[in-house]
Amino acid sequence: MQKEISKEISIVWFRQDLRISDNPAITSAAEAGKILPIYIFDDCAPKLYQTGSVSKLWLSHSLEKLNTTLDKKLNLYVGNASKIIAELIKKHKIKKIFWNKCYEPWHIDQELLVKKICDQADIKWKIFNSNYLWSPKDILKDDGSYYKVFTAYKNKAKTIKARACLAKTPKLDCVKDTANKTKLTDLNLIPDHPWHQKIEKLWEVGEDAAHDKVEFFIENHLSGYKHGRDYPAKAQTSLLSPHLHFGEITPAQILDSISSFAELTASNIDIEHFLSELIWREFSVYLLHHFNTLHKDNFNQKFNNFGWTTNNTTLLKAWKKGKTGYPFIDAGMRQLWQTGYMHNRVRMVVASFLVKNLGIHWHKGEDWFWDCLVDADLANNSASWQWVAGCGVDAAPYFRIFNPTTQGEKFDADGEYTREFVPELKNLPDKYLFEPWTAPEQVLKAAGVELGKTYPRPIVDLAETRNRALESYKGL
DNA sequence: TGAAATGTTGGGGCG
DNA sequence: ACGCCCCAACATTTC
Repeated sequence: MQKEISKEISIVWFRQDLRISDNPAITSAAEAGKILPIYIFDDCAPKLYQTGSVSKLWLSHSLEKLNTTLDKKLNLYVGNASKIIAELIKKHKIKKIFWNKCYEPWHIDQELLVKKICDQADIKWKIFNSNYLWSPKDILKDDGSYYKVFTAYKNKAKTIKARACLAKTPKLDCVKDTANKTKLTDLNLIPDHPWHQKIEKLWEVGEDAAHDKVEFFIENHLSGYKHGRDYPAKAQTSLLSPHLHFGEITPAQILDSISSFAELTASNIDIEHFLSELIWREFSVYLLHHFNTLHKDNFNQKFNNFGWTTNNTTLLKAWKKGKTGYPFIDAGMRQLWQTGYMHNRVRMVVASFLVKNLGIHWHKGEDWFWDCLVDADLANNSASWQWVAGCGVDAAPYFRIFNPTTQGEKFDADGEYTREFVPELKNLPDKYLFEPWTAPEQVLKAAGVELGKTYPRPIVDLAETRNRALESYKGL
């Protein structure tokens, strides 16, 4: 059989590393010569592992940007990764294959198969950790076991040299697999309904956008981050999570930008806190690595027979749609639905509400976030849901139950955030904004609010559900 | 990276 | 002036 591409080339297998800078797989492949850059969208994966709807949207745009960066040489495929790579090996004169490590169980399964195929065909493969500061296997307790307490993990991690970012982005000599006719649209990533247009307008996708965002964040929002990050109406969080998930930027690059920023005004407290948030991301993937069913199984097995419901569709639906009758919750859930994102503080509050007040299994929340978030990430999502539910690693104690009213009053005191996403309440005075059912009839009327019609009454009683949750906890 | 219940303290109204 | 009560405003404990 005639080889379609005559010169020896290396495959770079892109997955969640959709960038060319600080990409060791690319850099090593470039040193070896010509590159066949590939991305394989696996549409046969089990449902649990399939890319969420909003993530698909991001992925589509990110692949488009990457393709542009690669001078339109990105080769797209749909199907099973090992089969497709096996075919490529047969068809072309492939010398080596490079990729950056992913930690999702299905990615690991894929990697094993690909390694096997390469070994059989006598093709060298090389894998890099590039998407994280530390490799999960490098941070262990003295007895060889892994950390289950965040602070201990963080302290240990800080004693180990973090991955440094690559200084130079190589010149690339990419080749196109001309026999392959798969186009981006063949991946079917853009949903058929119109809600995605608002999301597309809100986000700049891709490697360049990620770097712009880092610069902007450092310049404008790093100073005061520790305090400001808790207020959803302030744009003080970095918004880097989707870029990090898709590997459009690496944490090493972010740290590099911070340390080399010329006029850094942020205090050490702010920088430390931001670093600590990045380390939470490291900790999540670390836990997934050491407990690879984190997305399915309660880390703390005591919770295996806990009485979470999985079939109350009425309550679940109200939560998903942002119609719980608790304005702060509803604002968060609608922000998620409309923008593909939810502020971190509000994520904790809505998650606590689902699991503790509504008594619904954290898997239901995990699934919804997975489908709706632009930054949906298996490790972060499962670790965080387990953390809130109380069954996770170093988890919030079960009795720590957020009160949506109090949280709203504390962190959205002037109601700016809540009014944006729950506009039917925007004319209510601050005093009643988070508890419209306590407002006198005439106040409601003046604000144009009709409970049960223009805005729902609370779907559950807070005190009652809280006490029920506490009772269940005692049973553990 | 809570909230509610309970306990303590101290200032002011008042008999 | 004094003791008593009330009740914020904190502080501590409990879930």
